[in-house]
Amino acid sequence: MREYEPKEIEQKWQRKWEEEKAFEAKDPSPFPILGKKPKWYSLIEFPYPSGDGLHVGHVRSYTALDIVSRKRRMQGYNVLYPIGWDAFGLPTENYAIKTGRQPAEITKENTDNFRKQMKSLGLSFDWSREVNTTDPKYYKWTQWIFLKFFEKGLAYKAKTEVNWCPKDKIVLANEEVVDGRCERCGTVVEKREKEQWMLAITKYAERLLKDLDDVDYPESVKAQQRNWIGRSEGALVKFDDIEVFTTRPDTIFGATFIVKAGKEDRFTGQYVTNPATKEKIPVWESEYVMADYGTGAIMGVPAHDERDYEFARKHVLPLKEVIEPLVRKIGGKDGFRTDVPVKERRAVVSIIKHWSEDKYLGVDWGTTGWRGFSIGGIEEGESAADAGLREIVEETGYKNPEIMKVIPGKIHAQFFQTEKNVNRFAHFEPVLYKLKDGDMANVAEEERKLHRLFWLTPEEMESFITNPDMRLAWNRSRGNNLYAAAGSTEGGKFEEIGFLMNSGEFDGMPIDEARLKIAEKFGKKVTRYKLRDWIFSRQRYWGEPIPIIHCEKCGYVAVPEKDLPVELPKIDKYQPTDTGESPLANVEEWVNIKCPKCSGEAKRETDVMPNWAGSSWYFYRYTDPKNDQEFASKSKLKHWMPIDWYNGGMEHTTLHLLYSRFWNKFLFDLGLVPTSEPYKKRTSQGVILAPQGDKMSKSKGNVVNPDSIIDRFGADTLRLYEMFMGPFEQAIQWNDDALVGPRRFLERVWRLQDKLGGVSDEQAMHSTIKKVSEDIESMGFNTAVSAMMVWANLLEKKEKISMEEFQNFLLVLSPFAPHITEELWEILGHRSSLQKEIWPKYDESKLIRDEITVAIQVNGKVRASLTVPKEISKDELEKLTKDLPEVSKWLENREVKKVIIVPGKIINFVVS
RNA sequence: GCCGGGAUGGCGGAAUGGUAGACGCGCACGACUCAAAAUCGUGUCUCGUAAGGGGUGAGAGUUCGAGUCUCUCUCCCGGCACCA
Repeated sequence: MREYEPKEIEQKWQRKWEEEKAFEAKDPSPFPILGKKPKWYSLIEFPYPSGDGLHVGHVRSYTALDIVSRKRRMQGYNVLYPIGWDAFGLPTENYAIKTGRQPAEITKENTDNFRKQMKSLGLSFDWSREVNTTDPKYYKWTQWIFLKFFEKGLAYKAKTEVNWCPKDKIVLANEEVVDGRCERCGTVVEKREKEQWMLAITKYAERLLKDLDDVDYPESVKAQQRNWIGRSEGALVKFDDIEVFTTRPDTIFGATFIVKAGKEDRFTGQYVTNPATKEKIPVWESEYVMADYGTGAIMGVPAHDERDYEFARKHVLPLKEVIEPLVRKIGGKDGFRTDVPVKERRAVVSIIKHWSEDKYLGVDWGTTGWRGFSIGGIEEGESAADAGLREIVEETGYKNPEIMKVIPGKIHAQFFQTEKNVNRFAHFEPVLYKLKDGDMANVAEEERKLHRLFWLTPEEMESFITNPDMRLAWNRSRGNNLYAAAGSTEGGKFEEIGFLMNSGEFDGMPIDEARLKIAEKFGKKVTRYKLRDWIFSRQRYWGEPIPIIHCEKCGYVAVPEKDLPVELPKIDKYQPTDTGESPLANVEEWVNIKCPKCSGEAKRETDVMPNWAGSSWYFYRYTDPKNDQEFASKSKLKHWMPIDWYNGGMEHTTLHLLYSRFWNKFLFDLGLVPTSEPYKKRTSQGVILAPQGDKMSKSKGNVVNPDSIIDRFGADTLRLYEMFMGPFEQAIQWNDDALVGPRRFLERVWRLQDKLGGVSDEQAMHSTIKKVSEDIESMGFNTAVSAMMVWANLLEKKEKISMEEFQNFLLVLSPFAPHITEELWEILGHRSSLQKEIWPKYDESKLIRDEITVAIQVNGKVRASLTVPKEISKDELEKLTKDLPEVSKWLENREVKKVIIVPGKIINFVVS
């Protein structure tokens, strides 16, 4: 056996794969034949080819989907796993300015370097489909799609603010502004108005939001996009000449003032009429109202909005409660049901203060899982306070309570009462009592079992209470009257809703119903979004020219399709101009042009597109990268789309990921792409942090270069390490010392070639195949590697291993460590590549050992373990284990009440 | 403040409600070696000589049994943020 030399092996196989075009995807044949392979499209975010080269973070993402792609090929799929370059952007432009070189030339160097690095990792990309956003043949189609937006009225010009550096006299991109200052010179950035191209993404807000329900994205990604789109349903209501936007029209009777956006808190002197109450209410100005959201004015409802509450307190404005809270339990054994009759009942919540200390009586209802206060039904004709006096003695035994305060306002609760099998609709009235002394009467045994009593300080009470209705009662008893009945907040398993009060004809109406009715009566229903239209202009050089011509007579005219692409002219100075125009504005022979409509004098648009443009559609181009008639042919798109699995960074969630969903929907509406969502499944790798736990950055000098790791340990080790280092979706610190683990593992695998000639350990083999197969699907790469390590350790301990074991081992390891496995496969005498083999199958029936080890517990504590045949009966197992000395000593003189057996795992003796 | 995700040995982490700490790093001891490296073996949560006890951020609860489920709280990471 020769030594394991990763460098030599890896170069050999990388060369072979290239020669054999091993990873090229097969396009659909116009003549479908029997046995056609199903398609699989894996995608990683194509990189920005910076001068710094590949980052270990790229390796994490690319290796993960490389593993998935390699496994899919072995499972018989026709796999598309493409790669390309998102090469327009600032760093290259800035580098070009600094060095006086052509951005295109720099891009070429950087992509060459990235390509070399990627190949040295053994990534199974289809290199024949490489795309580059800066290639005119590519950006012709970016421009073409822009013109479609223009044609449909979704690309338009509008005045917006841009970041202006007064020292450098240039427009800055958002990413060049750090803490409000110019990244380069540190000057405070100013805002300037400028006409810019916009894309109307807001037209798609609703669909971008709704369709999130149908895609397989991490919850965090969906949540972030929903949050970013920021839909809120509400109403526009006019208070005389002032229109406000509110999501809570149901609280309009509680609106006691109006606030308009202003610089500081100020009463305007004006009064307007509340359309619901017909009362005159004051108009104020304050900073807490934003000018650019809603109508720039709000109605102040201090009883049900925290900010309004604070504002009212500060300026002594009246507060009026208009909602009675209702708490509804959803789900769980006591959740309010739809199929059971509802029984209403008045009830008192008794908040009982200690006779001498500042403590209150907490009640724990054992089986119901509730903790709060003593409660009791109110009989007909009885007052809440009197009912409480009666119940306190019955429930708690304390004989001498006295009424301190009847707390105004009802609290409603809906839940299912399990013991009575009814839906309870309770109307609670809180009353505060104080005990005169600690004298107690006898409490029936039954009652005492139902509730346990605790004397608690106010702080302890806060964490003691479980139910929101009790909490509301408690808060009110403490003088906290604010109740923002957040209509649809589903915190945990309680829904907080409510009924209207002090609201005239609407009294008693549930808030969700009142919301609609009141909106209709006093205003109109509207939906608002936080999402803004996309500013699509950059006053820069290194981007796609916007294919528009300005003609004084004809206005904005699209460049005719036959004249696309509008190529970037080669120029010497990329420095942005001091007028805030793009550097292209200086290239007169390029700018001046005849109007395509009237042939009069006209000028080209000199702004370019943002670097998010090219990446918004690149995944279509991969399906048909050389097409010069269309951005991609319909038949190829139909074959390959949607993308089955897209992995990329969390930082793109509200940018690239949202933008590309938007473009996809737009193109879908035009019938140009086949699916309304581009990505079936999206996952995100966690970031790799520097060894000290901070972010890797060039300025900190803590960037780990994959080349040096490959040089020291080999690509297989690097791949394996990055997959093994921790959960894939979690941020993790790089640790140089830990690399030897995966390397030792590969050495161990290498040495197994000398052990052939034994028989298989079937249980170990089948369970590892199962584990690895499943973990790859769920991105549990770390546990997949761990399972293979366990298996390798086991095989190494054996005198001889079987050919079947070793080959299956190489097959499941191959997606992770493709080079060493190919080499060993060849050493075994195979002529064709291992990646043409079939992914191994496992046999469920072989997963259980003949003998199983059972843990023996007494009252849940492990006292012994015993290895028994797998077919053992429950009775036999009980007999066998009972008599073990380690067990019998715990059973002596005790009655075995119950025996719990979980087959193959544990036996638990429950004793008195 | 709101939304999402976390908290387990010296470290990275593992664990369908069923023997907590798999696997890897590190460390200790041993073997091989003139020696070192590499490799292999043994050990490695904690208190205790042992029997046994304690232990997964804190506190409570459900359960025969809780790292895992429920509630309350603390802290950490990511995103949004006077969004009415």
